Amino acid sequence: MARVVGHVDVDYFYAQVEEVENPTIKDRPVVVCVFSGRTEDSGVVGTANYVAREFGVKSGIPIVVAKKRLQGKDPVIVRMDHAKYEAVSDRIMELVRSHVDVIEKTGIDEAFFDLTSSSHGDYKIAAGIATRIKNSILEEEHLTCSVGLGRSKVVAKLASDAAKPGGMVVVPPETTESFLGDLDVIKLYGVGPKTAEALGELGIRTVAELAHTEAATLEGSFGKSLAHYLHEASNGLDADPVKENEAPAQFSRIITLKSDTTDPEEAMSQLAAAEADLRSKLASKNTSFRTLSAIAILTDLSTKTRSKTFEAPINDLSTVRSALVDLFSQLSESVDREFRRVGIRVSDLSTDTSQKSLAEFVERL
DNA sequence: GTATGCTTTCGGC
DNA sequence: TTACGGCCGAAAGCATAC
Repeated sequence: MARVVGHVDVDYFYAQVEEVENPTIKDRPVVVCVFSGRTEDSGVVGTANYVAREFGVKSGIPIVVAKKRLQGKDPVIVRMDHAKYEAVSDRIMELVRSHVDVIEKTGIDEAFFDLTSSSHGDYKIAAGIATRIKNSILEEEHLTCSVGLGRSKVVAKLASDAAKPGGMVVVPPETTESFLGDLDVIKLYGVGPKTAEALGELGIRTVAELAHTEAATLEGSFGKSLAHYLHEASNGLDADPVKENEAPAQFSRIITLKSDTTDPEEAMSQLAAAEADLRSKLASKNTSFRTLSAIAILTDLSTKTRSKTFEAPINDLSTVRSALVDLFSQLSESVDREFRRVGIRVSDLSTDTSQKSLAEFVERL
């Protein structure tokens, strides 16, 4: 049976949620901002609606730049409310789930889903189900989204991209080759800048050129497993299944300093609240970790990290504090610029299995 | 040589 | 002219193991 994978992506998510909450703003430029608190307008744009995008306002640009570009355009500047968007996201994912067998959330506003068995491999039936998913998100949440269908995750994701904004692109197996053909290899999931450059040295720039290259030819440059993947993915045959999400692999907290510094103790003191927040998140999930990282973003916005992996899982406050001071000291010695932002990351997570109470023990059965 | 695991950096949202 | 978040997983680089 032909495989059918879908990808759904809500259009300009944060800004569209704000429009739904207040429909009177939807013909004006809407800009959802992450304010860092360092100065009145320091921070960046989280996302903007298409009206704002007409003026060059998009994710990642500084708020002051966005305001300048929208001077006299009657913009709506909104503070990002992550908890609000998370709640909408949860409801959307449940809606999608109600139409499909397997769903894999890959971001706050996007997910893969599998329609192979429910459509019996028929792309017309699959398109009908996908349309119902789109319609139910519109009816229940008043949000538009873009949907792509294809025979693999790589194809489905590229199809939903091509469907933006608000459309649906169906790429059945027989049109996969022409759909992928002209795309640059960098668009393929799993191909980063280095891999793209190495492919370029072999004269391979488009997905079609990659698709027509035998895996054996790629092995010399990429090793057996990446070579095999590149060959499959470029033919729309990457086998990676849509799978239900597992627990997150890492947690982090990062803050912008009130003023730049290289002092590890100063970094630590400004991080206190973030550290406490991370600790409470870990506690609420009964989670410990083996790897602790200190993150520093320097004045030129480059990122430096140092990490330490423990023999056994830890979560003990004083162990963490002293290790962090160590790591930030290493960082400040290794760079010649000041820190602008600092953060903490924990990874290599494990769930604590010590039994807390009889009730909880019974609960786990 | 290829796989595996750890650390650091990159890049998408 | 410059301007500049917070979080995650993927990618890349390197060392070691087989």
